[in-house]
Amino acid sequence: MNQTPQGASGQALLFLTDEQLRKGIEAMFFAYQGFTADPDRILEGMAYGRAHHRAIHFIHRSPGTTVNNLLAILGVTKQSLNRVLRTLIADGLVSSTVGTRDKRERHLHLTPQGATLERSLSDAQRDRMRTAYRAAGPVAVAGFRQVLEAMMDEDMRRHYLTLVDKPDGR
Amino acid sequence: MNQTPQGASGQALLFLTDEQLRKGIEAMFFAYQGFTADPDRILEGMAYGRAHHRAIHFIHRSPGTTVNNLLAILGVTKQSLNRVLRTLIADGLVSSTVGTRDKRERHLHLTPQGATLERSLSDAQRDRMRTAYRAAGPVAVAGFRQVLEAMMDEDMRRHYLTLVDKPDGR
DNA sequence: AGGATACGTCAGCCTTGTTGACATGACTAG
DNA sequence: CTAGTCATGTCAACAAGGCTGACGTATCCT
Repeated sequence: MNQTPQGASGQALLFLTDEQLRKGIEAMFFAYQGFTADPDRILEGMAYGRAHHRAIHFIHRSPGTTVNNLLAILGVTKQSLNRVLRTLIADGLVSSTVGTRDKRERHLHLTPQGATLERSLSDAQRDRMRTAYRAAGPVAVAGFRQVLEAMMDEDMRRHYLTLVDKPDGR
Repeated sequence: MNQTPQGASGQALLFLTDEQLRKGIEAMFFAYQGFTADPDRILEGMAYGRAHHRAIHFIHRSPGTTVNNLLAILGVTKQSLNRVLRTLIADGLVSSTVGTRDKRERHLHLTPQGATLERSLSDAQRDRMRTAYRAAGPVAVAGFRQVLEAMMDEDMRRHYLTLVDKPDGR
């Protein structure tokens, strides 16, 4: 099945063979290890892990975001997120301030210390990405993004699209 | 820093801005969620998780592989892997046979039941990949693979390269 | 014969995910 | 104003899947 698929036009769609799809799957697996390796190295021994990195990243990206919004982006339970946020707030990396319009909400921001850690994490991750981008070239990079976007779940693509074009403010 | 990098030739390398790199990072994060979502759904409630999926995938891909080889590919400790293998062997999805050349080694194979589960997991994952590939087109797919390969750690790229061109035997 | 290797296992720990239950304060509809 | 809903925090308990360290057995190799 699907070993040599044909387009409606009769054009051979050789990039859609099971073989090609499997190669993409294996590439995703090994690449993701590299993707997380550098931040993981920085965080190890700091009592923080990947979950803290994710929280820090998205608070940096959406300063003043609420807990509920962060919950939707990360796709975890509030108990899971709260455990992470609690340590980040206690350690002075994140600030939580009562909402102005709606006082039930808490607005999350990185403190200067939190911003420093965020910077070192994203620097490390960008370094690897830059090397990969440079090696692959601009055309490859465009394709890379296209395929990744097509791979997302519908809900997550929504979050991605609203985030990705916001300026970084750095 | 690095907001509008210039090539040695003076050509603007706009795809290497921090902004572009960040978009790639966020795309990787959200895409990986989609990448694992379908197998995760199948495995939930089966007493298996992502670790079992990985073991099953690579045993399928390298029938007769040894524990040590699997350890290197997965990048975990033998205790972690053993916990997973033990349940898969006990449940009759994987067989472990004493090595022929070297009797210290165990050769790992999927049983017919293991192959059935592998099939359903990889079918689900390939379906999503196929949809993404089709939406993005062959040129994008080539770039996707290029960037992912450039993103891997050196050690893992070695494993990837020796695996990726092996036939799937299915 | 002795050391290295491949594997299995026990015990204990950590992070990060889960469910369920409950409390508080704030908003909102009637 | 009251009742219901919402946003958040927290407690307890549990599970998956990482980790380290230690130990044992069988096998291979020098």
